[in-house]
Amino acid sequence: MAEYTLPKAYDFSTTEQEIYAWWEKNGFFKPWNDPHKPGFDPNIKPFVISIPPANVTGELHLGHAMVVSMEDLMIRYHRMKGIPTLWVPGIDHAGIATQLQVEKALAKEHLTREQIGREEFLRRTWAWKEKYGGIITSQIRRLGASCDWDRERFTMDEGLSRAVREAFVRLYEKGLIYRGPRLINWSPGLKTAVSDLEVEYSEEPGTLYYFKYMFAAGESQPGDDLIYIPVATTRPETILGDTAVAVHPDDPRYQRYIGRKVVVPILGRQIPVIADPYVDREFGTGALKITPGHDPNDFAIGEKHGLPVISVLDESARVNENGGPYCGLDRFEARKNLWEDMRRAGLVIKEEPYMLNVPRSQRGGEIVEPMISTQWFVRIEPLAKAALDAVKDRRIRIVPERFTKVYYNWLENIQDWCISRQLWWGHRIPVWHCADCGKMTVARDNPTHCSFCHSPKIEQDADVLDTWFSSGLWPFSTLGWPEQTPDLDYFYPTSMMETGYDILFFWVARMIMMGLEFTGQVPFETVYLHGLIRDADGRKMSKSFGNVIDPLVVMNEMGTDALRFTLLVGSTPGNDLNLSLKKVEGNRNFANKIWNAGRFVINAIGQAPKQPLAEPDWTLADSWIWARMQNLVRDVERLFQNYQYGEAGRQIYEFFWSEFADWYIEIAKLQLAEGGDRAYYTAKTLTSILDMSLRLLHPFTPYVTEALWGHLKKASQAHSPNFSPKGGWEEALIVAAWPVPRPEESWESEKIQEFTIIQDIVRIIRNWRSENNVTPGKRIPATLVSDKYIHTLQDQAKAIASLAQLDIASLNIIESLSEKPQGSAALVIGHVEVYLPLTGLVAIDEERQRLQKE
RNA sequence: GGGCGGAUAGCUCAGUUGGUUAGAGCGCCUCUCUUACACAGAGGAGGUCGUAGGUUCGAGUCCUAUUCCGCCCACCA
Repeated sequence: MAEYTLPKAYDFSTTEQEIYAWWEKNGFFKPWNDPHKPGFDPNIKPFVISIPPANVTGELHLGHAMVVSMEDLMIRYHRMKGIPTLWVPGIDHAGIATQLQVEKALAKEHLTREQIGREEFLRRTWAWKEKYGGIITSQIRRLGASCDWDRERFTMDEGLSRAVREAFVRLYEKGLIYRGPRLINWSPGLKTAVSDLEVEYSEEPGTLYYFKYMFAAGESQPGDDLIYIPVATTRPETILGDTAVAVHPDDPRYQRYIGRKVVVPILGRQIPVIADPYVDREFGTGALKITPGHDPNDFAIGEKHGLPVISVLDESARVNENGGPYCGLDRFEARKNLWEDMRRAGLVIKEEPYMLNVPRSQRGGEIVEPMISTQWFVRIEPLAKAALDAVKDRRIRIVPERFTKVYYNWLENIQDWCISRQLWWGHRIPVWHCADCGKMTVARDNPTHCSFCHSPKIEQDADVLDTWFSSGLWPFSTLGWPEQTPDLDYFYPTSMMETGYDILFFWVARMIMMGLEFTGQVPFETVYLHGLIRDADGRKMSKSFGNVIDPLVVMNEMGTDALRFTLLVGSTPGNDLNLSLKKVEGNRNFANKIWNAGRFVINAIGQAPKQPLAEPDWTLADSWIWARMQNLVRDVERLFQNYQYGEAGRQIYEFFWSEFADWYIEIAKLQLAEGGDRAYYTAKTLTSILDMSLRLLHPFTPYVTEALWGHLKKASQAHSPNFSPKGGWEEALIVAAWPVPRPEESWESEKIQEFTIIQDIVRIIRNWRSENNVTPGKRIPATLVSDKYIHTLQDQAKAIASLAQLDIASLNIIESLSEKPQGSAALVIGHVEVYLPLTGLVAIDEERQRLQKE
């Protein structure tokens, strides 16, 4: 009677919760070398990750699941290696996503943010955030995230606000932040400026409009061929803001008209014809209308030629007072009306279908309008230079390597960063405008009066900062910066930044710039970029397409381990992962396999003798599985060092299932049945191989391994102290020692080779049986002939017989054969010949019938 | 326009210092409910590793060219 039995099916749903609570209760998530604790040793290098802020939409998506799984894998691995780890969770940050959600809720009540006021809006956002922030936290926990939750920091709390202000003020004082009217990307839907990165371009069919820029009265000269300059545009409404028409200085068609005046259609303003080499003579009509107020290139040309800048759109992208008769119209309506009016005035030449590259807001999806607006900017060149150097001189390593090129390219061509947003949810810009003297007071603490004229009539700038401004401070703000805290001292710079490659610029580059600027150190040593998760057919997951896989549903149905293993093993660095439920199902089966193999081992321990009588007499199978395990430990270690986490997981899977479970356990059954020392040492081998396998698997599938390991430990302790690993059983698998790779010993490859012979023989016999339709249960006689492996074969007779279903009583193993046996099938595998009798095995009649059917 | 990635079994993908007969999962076919597991076990079919050259004793792996697909950056009206 076994002393210890486990339920047949692994019940992950309750086990996961219990295990997680137990880890947390026992403080396993806390770094063992902590500057806040006695006995702290500052010389031990910790492994640190700050977990990226999850957004607050209330939905855990696969992107989060990926990040959390990957980071948790790294954390668990280092923790088991005895390296103090810190994983600082952050829950969310200010951002458009949150604000959009709240505004959506408002819209349902037919309210706008203006109607309820800033204070009420923020109150609602906080309430909303608290509600969903908590949900996200619990979901991240379910993924097994072994964070030090006590260090959890919310970005909108006092601590981060301080960090943000400190950062802003320092940059301002250094002259790296400036404010001014510039041409920026304006999102009319969100009514805010957005950065270059937040604009996405999509190819859409549109129209190229050709029209006439008539020369002003009295501008014509003798010899003129033209009475107008033909111009093409894709956005006719911007005609209202034109301040010049540009042609190429060497263009013979237009050369003589440079400097003349032309008339803006409908509005009647007179604007000059200018020459600029920027104009492409081949494109369109070879003449370009210049709208400095609504086009970045035109803006540059306008600056060069000292042209006035006319803005014709308001914050909702409606035409403003500069648009004359079109004032108040939506931009697209204005386009239509203006074009019709121009047609009536005889100014239209033609329309042509044209493929446009339309700039759209990443968040709202509406067309972004380049507009002149007063915004705050970060002068980026010095920051970018430092960030570039940090990667170039390898203080920061990007994995996979190829993204360094992308990183360089972006930083080398970077434009100043527009950091102000006309949103309400975010960190307010710490600048106060004085109503009396008009000067700006920039302060870390809320001032009561203007620092220039001491007037109390000051008002804080209405804008908030770009989400990524505060996110860029993440690696150090979570550790207490700007205070020089013990945490910051010890845990910064962090070791690893793990994230999707899609936010390399948004976030990673900004963290590097900010980290170098404010701490003088790189914020992390390694950037590991994982791929994006797509559906089974490689399509982007989108709600409208309906191919979104909800990680919560998957976890409920298949268990967290299955999901995690799928994400971790399915991904190679930087490459996208096509996720299908079939894959998760396969890994659910693997978790079940682990559980059941564990049940077998635990049962075996209970049945084995408690003491050995003599020195160990290892069988070939024992030595083989041990050698294979040593090999695996070496390979896994090497792969982890090279960030090949997926391949490492695959190899452990392979080992566990097709070597340990399929071969060793099958042979172990025989060895256990022998009883005595054989059974004792077999149970011991089973225990240590399972123990080590669970250790290796733990970072991938934390729950099932921890649960099973706990049972293994108990069963082993209950039975005999002899079954404990060297150094005894640790308190928990999560803090158990990672298997140490040992140098290869010469016997290892020998035993592996020998065992491979056995496997080959068994396989070739099974194959033959299957092909000849020998009843599976039927034990058949056999003759094995081998000079080279005679001893191995004799030793392994029982195992071979059992695995290949041979009749042990009529199994002949001999060195050589003078004469081939009559009526036998001869199989050759390597240096071994196998003879199987043909007579009486194959059911000849049945076989004939079967063949006839076919 | 610039850059990057992919192209390997019906499908989704591994395969990192070039090395024996190219792997896995799923799917398919044949058997088996053998006391860890049918979320399983045994066996099988299925690939000239996109194409064309080259380097090498040896190339899925390195080099050159090329086709197709995808992505990123830039943004010529």
